[in-house]
Amino acid sequence: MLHLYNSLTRKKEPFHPLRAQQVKLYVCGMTVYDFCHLGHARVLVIFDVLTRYLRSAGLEVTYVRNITDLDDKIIQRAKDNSESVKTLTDRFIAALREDEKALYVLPPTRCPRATEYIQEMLTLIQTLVEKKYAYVVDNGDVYFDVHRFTPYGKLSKKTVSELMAGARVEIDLHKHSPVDFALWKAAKPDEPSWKSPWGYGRPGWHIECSAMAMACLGNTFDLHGGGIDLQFPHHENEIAQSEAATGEPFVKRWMHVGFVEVNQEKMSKSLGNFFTVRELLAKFPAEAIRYLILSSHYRSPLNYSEDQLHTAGQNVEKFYLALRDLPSLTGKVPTFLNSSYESAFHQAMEDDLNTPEALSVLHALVHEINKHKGEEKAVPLALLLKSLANVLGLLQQEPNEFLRAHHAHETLKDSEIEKLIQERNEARHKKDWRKADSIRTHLEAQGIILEDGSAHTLWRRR
RNA sequence: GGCUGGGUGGUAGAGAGGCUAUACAGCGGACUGCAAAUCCGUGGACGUCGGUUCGAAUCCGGCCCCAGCCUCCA
Repeated sequence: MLHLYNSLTRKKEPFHPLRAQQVKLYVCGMTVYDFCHLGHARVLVIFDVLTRYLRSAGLEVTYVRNITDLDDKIIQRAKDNSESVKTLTDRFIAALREDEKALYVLPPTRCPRATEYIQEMLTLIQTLVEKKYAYVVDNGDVYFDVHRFTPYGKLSKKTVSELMAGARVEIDLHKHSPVDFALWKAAKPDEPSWKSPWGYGRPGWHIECSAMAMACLGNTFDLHGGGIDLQFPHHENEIAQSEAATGEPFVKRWMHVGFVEVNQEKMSKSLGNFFTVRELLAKFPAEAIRYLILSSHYRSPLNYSEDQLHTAGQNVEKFYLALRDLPSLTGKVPTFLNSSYESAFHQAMEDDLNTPEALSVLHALVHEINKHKGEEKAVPLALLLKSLANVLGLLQQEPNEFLRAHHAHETLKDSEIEKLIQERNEARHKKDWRKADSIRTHLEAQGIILEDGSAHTLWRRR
């Protein structure tokens, strides 16, 4: 039985979808004005693993992850670049798709864009105005009346009075209360705007997710996720808007992914400790990034260092080395292999996606395969390893494809390497160790590692 | 100041009232012409002070320290 931590109750709870065997999941995606960084990648990978896991357990998952293509920063960035909002967002959506693909993140079922759901947002805001949960001010802004929604704060465990006490002094004169938030902002010159009953304007940030989530998944759905920084105010406000409008519960369970930190500080642009997915991919294999993300629990902070990413890569290499040199790894996992590894793996995953534990099971399996290398027994174990690792989106490549990929710069061509190996083996045959070693040293300097087996010599790139 | 989470071996990181986490690094050995990979073995930990208990790193309390949120952020 899968147990997931619910931010709403702050407890691990057994997971029962509203409709048996069908899961509806919404995740807050990117605001597309720049490249994805490791923090974004963490969210992408974690929810990718969740959907892979649920599907592997036979559940049908509708996974919706939105794209915020309308927001202050986007507008600002487009101005800075003197380009249109659309050109800017299209470009970074394309970049996002590339990053996802490179990281073996499966595409969500749907990726709604905020600008395509303006009508749904307007309808929602209108309902809130009618129900007096929202008020229109004379300049055409529409605000949500937080005091009217009594459960406000149930997700972030804040109370309205605490928030009032901590509120900044610069109170927006249009708002009735500093804790109120904008549903609709009156148009400013040079900004994209849409026609509304309150004049031209554009939606506030939070309303888009309520509108898109409910449009795609219904008024009440199973899971809503995102980075922990979205818990307040974004998710709190989503709850308020949605539940005030429909009178129904919005989301059964909330999941929040912890931060990526560098030197025990949150990864952020202002601190300059910011790594984009593409710059990491230029130096490390994608699966090393995935492994790093999965090697800590999704709710804990993930401490990033290049060193650790390197270690993660070594671990992935170790997995591939176990699979290398085994015949026909294409079949299914034999059913007779009712192994304890499989149940241990699932037990770990069922415990709020304990991926570090799951990885340790895979290591045990690797060890078992290595012990039985060359025996028939190794093949079904390897198949099992592959199938379990696939649930985590790991071992997506052929062993040699991974082991021989050049991660840094272009080195020698495969054919040149094989020629040198042949030359070296001739020297070895004549016991000319000096020559053999000099070839090996030469190859090593190019990042090529040789392994002399009893039958032939294997090679890989470092 | 208020509210959340945390503090585990050299590093990263699970677990958890009595039983080896795991990985990387280290050390010894096997294999190898030497390596590499692999195997066998091995040292090393639970912030601090008290309490509960037959027994606590694990439960309770004080203290110290760290991160996050309260403002845009994955």
